[in-house]
Amino acid sequence: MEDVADQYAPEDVESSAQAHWDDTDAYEATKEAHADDPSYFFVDGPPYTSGQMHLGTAWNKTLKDAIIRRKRMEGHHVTDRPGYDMHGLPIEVKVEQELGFDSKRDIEEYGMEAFIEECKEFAERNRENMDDDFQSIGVWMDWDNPYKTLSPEYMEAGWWAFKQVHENGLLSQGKRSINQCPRCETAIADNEVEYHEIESPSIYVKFPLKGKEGNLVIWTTTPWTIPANTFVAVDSEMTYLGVRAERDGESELLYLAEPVVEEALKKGRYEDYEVVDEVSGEEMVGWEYDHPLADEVPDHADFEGAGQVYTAEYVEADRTGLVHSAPGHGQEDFERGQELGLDVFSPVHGNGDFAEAAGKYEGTFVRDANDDIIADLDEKGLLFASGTHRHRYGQCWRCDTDIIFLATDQWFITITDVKDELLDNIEDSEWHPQWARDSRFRNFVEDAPDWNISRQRYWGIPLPIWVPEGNATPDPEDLIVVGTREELAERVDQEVNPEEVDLHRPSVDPLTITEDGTTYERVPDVFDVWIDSSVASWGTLDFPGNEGDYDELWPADFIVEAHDQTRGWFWSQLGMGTAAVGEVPYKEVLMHGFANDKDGRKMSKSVGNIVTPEEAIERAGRDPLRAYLLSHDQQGVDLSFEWEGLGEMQSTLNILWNVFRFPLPYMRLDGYDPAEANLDDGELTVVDEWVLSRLQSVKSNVDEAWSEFRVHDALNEVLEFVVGDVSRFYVKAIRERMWEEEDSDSKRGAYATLSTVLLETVRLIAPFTPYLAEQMYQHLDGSETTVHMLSAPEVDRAYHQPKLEADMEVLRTVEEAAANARQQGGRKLRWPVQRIVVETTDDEVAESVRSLESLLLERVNSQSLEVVDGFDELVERADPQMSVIGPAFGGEAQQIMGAVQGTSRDELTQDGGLSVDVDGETYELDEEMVEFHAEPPEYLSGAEFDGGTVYVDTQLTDEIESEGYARDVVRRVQEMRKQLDLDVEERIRAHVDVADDRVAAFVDENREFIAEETRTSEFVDEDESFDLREEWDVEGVDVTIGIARVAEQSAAQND
RNA sequence: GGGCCAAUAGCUCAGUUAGGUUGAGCGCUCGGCUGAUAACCGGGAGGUCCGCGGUUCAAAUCCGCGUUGGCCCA
Repeated sequence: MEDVADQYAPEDVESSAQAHWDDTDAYEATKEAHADDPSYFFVDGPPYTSGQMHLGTAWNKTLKDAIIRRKRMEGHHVTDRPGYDMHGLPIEVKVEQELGFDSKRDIEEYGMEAFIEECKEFAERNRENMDDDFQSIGVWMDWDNPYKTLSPEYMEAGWWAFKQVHENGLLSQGKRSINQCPRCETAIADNEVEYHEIESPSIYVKFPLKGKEGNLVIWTTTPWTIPANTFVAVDSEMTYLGVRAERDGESELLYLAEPVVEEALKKGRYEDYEVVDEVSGEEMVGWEYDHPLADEVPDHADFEGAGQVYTAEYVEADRTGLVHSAPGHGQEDFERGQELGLDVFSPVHGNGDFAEAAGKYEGTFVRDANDDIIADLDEKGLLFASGTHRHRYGQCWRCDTDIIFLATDQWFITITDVKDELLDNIEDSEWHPQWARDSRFRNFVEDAPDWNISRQRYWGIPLPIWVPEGNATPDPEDLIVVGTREELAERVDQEVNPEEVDLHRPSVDPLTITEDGTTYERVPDVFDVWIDSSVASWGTLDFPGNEGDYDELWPADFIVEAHDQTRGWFWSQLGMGTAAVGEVPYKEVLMHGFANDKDGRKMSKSVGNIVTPEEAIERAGRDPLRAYLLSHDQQGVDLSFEWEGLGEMQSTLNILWNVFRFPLPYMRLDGYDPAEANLDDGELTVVDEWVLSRLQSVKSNVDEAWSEFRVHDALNEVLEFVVGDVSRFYVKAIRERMWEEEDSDSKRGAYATLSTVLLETVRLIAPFTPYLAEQMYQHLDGSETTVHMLSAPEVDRAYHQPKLEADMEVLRTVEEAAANARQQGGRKLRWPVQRIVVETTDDEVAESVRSLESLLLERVNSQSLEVVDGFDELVERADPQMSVIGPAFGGEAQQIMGAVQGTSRDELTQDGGLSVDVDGETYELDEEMVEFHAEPPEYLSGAEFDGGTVYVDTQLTDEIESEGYARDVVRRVQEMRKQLDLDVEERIRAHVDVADDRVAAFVDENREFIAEETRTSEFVDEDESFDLREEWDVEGVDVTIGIARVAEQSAAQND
């Protein structure tokens, strides 16, 4: 084992640990070690292969890695197959950009097969990058065998599930109003729509009533939907007014909602109006009107029921209070239209161009036709008002094209039919934090609409649906859903090898099935990519191809993702699990947050506030980055990344490193092997017992934190123990025992204790900082291949002493107060004090202090301890009460006050009463003229602590001065030895000259002590040959010190 | 527009479950310690507990209304 570096250098530690893992196949050994343990089925939420690891995915995988490592240490055979989400529109769009494509036509011309091959290569390329990225932060998962959503086995898992859905009667087809991306020419799901601010036309249009005088006035921001107008909606309970309004000398009858009449007429620049009619919305139902573009769009909706007024719930007293409704171009309109039994008229192609049925506008892109439509309406005198309106509008999440609403034929999983079951199944999983499940997730599921799972695209799992030739919209029982590759091979008319078939388009497109005289052809759509990941819980296990693991393991014990996945993967799995097999596919969920910038703002390219994991690793290291990410709340809360915090974590780990390397040189000199540490060998002092007890408490707290997935609490518990207890207190307490040259029970006790603490701490921290833990373990023990194959350290009740921990807690606060008092009394720790006095009325505090007396004396460097409940050496000093003295003494009051202030009670007391002398005159004082407070006399310095007050007696004695000066000289010599970079054992000649005779005498009587402490062979006279000579100021006295190496000795030391 | 979450020292966060004088680490500053030493320890300064209103003897904490940020939905 190589030497341990003086400084914690993460890069060195990490490359060394990585090399060790590579050399020893440590990952495989770890899995092997837990192969027979009870299984723990973890499922990796597959990241999308669109790019590389960012800070958020680094956090996600680090958290997963820590949990997997810990679960193994707790004795589980953990499923650790990583996954990748590799299909879908995002990749298609990226590839289209690479190839310079603008539309689907470009793809068709290029050739679907070639295009799909490009998508596959793109996804694989990214996956390989991400493989490397994740491994670079120490994520131990089965990288040789990730599940990939594009593999035939995985795609089959999707088919299988979909077949179950169909068999459960939850597959339906039909026209629905969907969000269409006109560039991608496909439907996209609601959650694929992103919103941004745009400026749209804002027009008010008159719809002339038929068979009745007057006009309905509607408002819209999408003029292009007017060709498809089918009905006008009103609020049944609202009052509508017929007003005769005047403009430019002409008058006309307009119908508007009562609350908005004024505002609307103003928009239309009407000068005056008169109310001539008043009706309720209900009464308007059935009114008929002429389609405003009847001439331009001859094929407009004029079927039974079209062109009439109906009520609808989506109407508000806004703008005009009448809503132009086109079921072909809007979700609410569509739903209301269905209720009313109206046909759907949607004269627009998937690419956003008007179709033939749009008459005059055929071939124009819908939004480009807005101006023409407005002009046509104006020309016909139907334009009531026109302007623009800023509002939020949806765009495609991938290509940022503004969406349009279309009613098209799509395939759905009708999860609204099993809403109750979905809500019930939510209860079957436990979430951390729980509010995420009971509030956010439940709300989402309650509102979830049917799941549109068809996409008119290429790169995805093809829909395994076959419909009768020439009947694109059959009843559900007349279609065929294929569940496996084998079933496909059996049923299709063509020759297919189930082992070799690529389920992707276009190879499955031409396959047909002929049964009972009917030939079926495949629906050309592919699945919504959310279907892919929704089946991960069995796709991970290669089910249905491999049934054994599924039977044994499913459902997943545990999943971990960020909070955006409530509507994503947490949901899609619940939806698919419930629809396909009636169960939620996971038992426990940990939901973490997002990594934002230091101001809590989203990291984004445009803002330029992105921090990459690579940069963080370069500046701080892998373990510090991991620990930094994991030290913050892992349950639902976002992280504000800032460099200072990362630096702090590195410092904290450096303390751990220092604690670890501190005993090694001593142990080595003594030939002590920390791996063989035995607490029964040697003598355990009270600090040993204490730190061992603390260790038990820490393990217990860590166990509890892990059991609730309070991952950050588990980590912080360990770090606080290392910094607060081991470094700050224990190491300081045992240093002198380590320095003992001879073998002793005391030293062996300290070795055994520290070794135990270190080895168990290493195991506690291993899941968080795997590299550092490995390096430390290999130095301290190394008997197993890797620290990560060990078990988590267990609490040993025999070493748990809560009472001792409580006592020590008291001692530490007393010690702190004593240090404070020393500072105020100007007495540094190197100089002993005669006594400290602990004043407390709390019996438990008193007992704790007494029980640890010798340790306390040692730590505060005091010769004795007194514990009292009231300290009689305090002096009561007077505070004059001017509100009483003033009225009583008038002109003399100021002088009397001055004389009283700060005087002791003894000095003021005469003949049993209070009085004070001012200029020879005695004034009698009443009790209420003076209040007293207790103060320590000058030779005492006090400081309060929680539970009492500590007084330090700072009076000097010759003995104290003698020791104080001697230790000051020792300290200076040590400092000089260090400047010369002398070896610990190296001997010196020294000269000490003290300018003050009295102090010189103190130093002289301690020559032997000084020589021993500083490895001084002999004291010599002033000499020219010193290696170093320095002038020091020790408590105001000039001290000249010279030291020189002893040549022969240092030579002997070097062999 | 709606749901959920967050806001406490210059920075990062505890404390909110169950109301009772707001704490820690880092940073700053002054001091101490000194064979872990580019480490470590103590003191000090530093707070409108996001704002306003309410409940209460008492609110960082409970309730209401806002502001800002995050995620999600429309």
